[in-house]
Amino acid sequence: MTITIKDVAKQAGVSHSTVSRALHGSPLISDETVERIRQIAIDMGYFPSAAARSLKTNRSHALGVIVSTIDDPFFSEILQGIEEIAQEHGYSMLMAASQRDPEREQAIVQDMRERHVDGLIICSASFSAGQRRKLLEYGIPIVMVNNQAAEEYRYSIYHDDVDGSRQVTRHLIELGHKRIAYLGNSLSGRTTLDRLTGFRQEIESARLDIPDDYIHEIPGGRPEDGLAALNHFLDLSRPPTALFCFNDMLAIGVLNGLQANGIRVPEDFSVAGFDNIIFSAYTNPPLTTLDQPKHYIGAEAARLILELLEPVTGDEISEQHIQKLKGKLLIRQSTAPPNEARTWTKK
Amino acid sequence: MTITIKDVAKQAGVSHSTVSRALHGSPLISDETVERIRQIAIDMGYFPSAAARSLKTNRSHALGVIVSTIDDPFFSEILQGIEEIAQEHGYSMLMAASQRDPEREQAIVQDMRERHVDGLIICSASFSAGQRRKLLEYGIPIVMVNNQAAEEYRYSIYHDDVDGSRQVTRHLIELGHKRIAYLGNSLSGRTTLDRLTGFRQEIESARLDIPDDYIHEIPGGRPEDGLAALNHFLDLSRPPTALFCFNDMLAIGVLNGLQANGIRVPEDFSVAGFDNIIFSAYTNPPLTTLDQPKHYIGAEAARLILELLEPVTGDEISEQHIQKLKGKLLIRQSTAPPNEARTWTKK
DNA sequence: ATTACGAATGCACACGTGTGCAAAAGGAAC
DNA sequence: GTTCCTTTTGCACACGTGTGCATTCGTAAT
Repeated sequence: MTITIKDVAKQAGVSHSTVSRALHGSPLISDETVERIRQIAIDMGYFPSAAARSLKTNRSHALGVIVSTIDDPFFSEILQGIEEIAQEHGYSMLMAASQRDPEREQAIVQDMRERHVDGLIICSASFSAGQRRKLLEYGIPIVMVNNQAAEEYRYSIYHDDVDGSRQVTRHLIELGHKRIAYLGNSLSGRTTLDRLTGFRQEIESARLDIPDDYIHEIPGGRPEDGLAALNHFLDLSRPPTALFCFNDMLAIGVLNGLQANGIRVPEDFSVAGFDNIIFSAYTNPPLTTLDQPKHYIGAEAARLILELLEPVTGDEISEQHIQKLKGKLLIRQSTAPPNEARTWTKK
Repeated sequence: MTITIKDVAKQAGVSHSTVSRALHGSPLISDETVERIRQIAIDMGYFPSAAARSLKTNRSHALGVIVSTIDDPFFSEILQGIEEIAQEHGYSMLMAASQRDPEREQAIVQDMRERHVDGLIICSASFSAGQRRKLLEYGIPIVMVNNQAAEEYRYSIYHDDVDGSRQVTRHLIELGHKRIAYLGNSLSGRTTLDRLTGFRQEIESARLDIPDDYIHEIPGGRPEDGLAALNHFLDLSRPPTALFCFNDMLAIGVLNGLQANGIRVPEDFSVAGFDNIIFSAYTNPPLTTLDQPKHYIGAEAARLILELLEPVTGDEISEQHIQKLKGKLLIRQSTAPPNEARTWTKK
C-alpha cells in the first residue's frame, strides 16, 4: 500500500492541495502548518511519486546518457563526471549503450522519448543523423560529447583532437624522429580523422616525408587490436622509429607486441598514446600520451545541459554553445630520441 | 504539443479506450481496427508516456543499479552485462554511484523509491543495513552482486572468493614458494576477508608458517595504492618471495613499483592478482590472476531480477536464490618458482 | 455593524493511461 | 419480431500530483 499525499492530508485534517503546497514550501501556507504537515509526512513514511509528478509537470528530473559502450575506461571516466554533477543537482541518470548498433540506437532514442528525459547527453563518436533529427524535432535538449559532427549541434563539448595530436607529434619530431607512423581506429569517425589531421599538419610543417603505409587504420580500439596491427609496421621494408596510436588502449597492445618481439621501448622504438586512461601511467615503460580531461568533459557536459534546463536568471543562454577543450601532453618514458640504426629484428 | 492516445482516438473516430486496447493487442478488438489504429498512431507520430503508464500500472519497466563507483574496470564489465540483458528485455537502466558515501547512498535509495524502479541491483561491496531494510520493507526486489552480506539477502549473485583465492594461493605454493604475502583492500569488506580466508586455508593446509606482517591491508584498490603499499613488504627484514594482491589494479601498481626498484618479475619476485580485468593481459609481464566472470555475473544478476519480476509460468520462484560462481585461475608470466637467494636490494 | 482586505485553505480540474462494466451492434435461432 | 448470444466499443473512474480560482477566516478600518 503506497501512501499518498491524500493520506497525509486526511491525517492532518487538511486538503491534499495544502499538503502539496506545504511540501513545496509555498508561501501561501503558514509556517506552522508547513512544519506540522512536514512532520506528519515523515512520520507516515510518505514519499512522492515521480511518475505522477512527471505526468503533471512534464519534467522527469532525469538525464539520458547514451554511450557506445560502457566498459571502456575512457567513457567510464566521462560517465563518472556526468554522474557527479547530475546527482549534485538532484537529477537521475538513465543510461544506455548503443553498441554502435543502429537498431539499438533507435530503441534507446524511443525509450528516452517515452520516459521524457529532460535532457540528453550523447557520448558516442557516431550517431545517426535520423535519430538526431527526431530528437531535435521533439525539442529535447541534447549535448554532444566528442561527437564527430560536433559543430552541427547547437550544444556540444569536445576535445580539440587536432591540437592534441599536434602536441604529441611535435614532441616526437622534437625528439628527432623522422620516420613517424600513425595507427588509427576507423570506427571512431571524425575523432581519428582529426588526430590524423593534426599529425599531418605537424609532419608537413616539419617538412618530413611520410610514406603512405605509415598511416594505418583498423576497425577497433582495444589492446588486442593494437597488438594485431603492430605487424603491419614491423613488416615494412623501412619501418618507422616512432608510432603514434589513436588511443592508449591501442598503445598498450602495441607495447605488448614490441616487448614480445624483443624490441626495446623507448631505446629502439618510441610509442605514444592518446587519452591518458588510468593504466597508461602503469605500463612498462609508462606511456607518453595526451592527457584528455575526461572527468571534466563529463562534468561540463552535465553542467551545460542543466544550464539549458534551469537557466539562471540574468545568465543569457546563448543560441549555441560549443566548447572545445584542450588537453595536455604528458611525457613519460615510452618516447625518446630515435635510434637510426635498426637494432632489432622481428621475431 | 505532445500528441496523446486521445488524439489518435479522435482521428480514428473511436474512443481512447479502444486505442489503448488496440495498441496492446487486446483480443477484444477486431483485427482490422487494430491494424487501422496502429497505422494512424504511427502516422501521427504517437508514442506513449512512460509516466502516465507507470502511474496507472505501478510498473516502471526500469531497473535501478547502484554501484560504488563507475570508473572501475571491474564494475564496468558487470554493468555491461546488466545493460545487455536489461535492454534485451525492454527494461531501462537507472544508474547511480554511491562513492561509498552514506549520504549519497541514502539519497539514491530515496530516488529509486520515488522513481518506482521495478527491481534493484546493487553492486557495492558494502551497503548500509538501514537502507537495505528500508528497501525490503517497501517490497522492492533486490539482487545483490558480490556483496559482503550475500547470504543475508534472498537473492544474491556472487563470486566464490574463498575458492578463487585458494586456487591462486595453491598455485604459488605449488611453484615452491614458502614466503607468500597477501595485500588486501580494507574498503572491500567481506570480499577481502574471503580472499584472506582462502589464502590462510591453503597456507595452513600446506603447513607453511606466515608471519603476521605478511598480511597487509590498505584502504584502497587502485594502482597507486598498490604502488604505495609495496614498500611495506620490501622493508621487511625477511621479505616474501611472492605477493598475492586483492585485485589486479593493486597488482599493476605493485608490478610498477618492483620495476622501479629493479626487482625482476617473476625471476626475483612473483605477483598474482584477482579479477582479470582487461589490462592484466597486457602488463609486463602479463599478470597471473583469477578470471572472475564479470560479464556473466552482471548478466545473471539481470536475469535473476527479471525472473523475479516476470515469473515464467511453471517456473517456481524459489524463496531464495543465491548463486555462487566460481572463477578460473589464469596462469600468465608474473609467477614462477621462487629464488630463495635474495638477489635484489631496494632502491 | 458593515465593509474591506490580506492570509490561509479547499474545490475541482488536468496530466495520459488502463480497465471493469455497461451498452451497442450484429447475427443466428425460434 | 422477439430472444439470446457473441463480438466490439464506449463510459467512467482511477492512478498521485500540481495549480487557478473561489472560498473562508480573521482582523482592522470606517
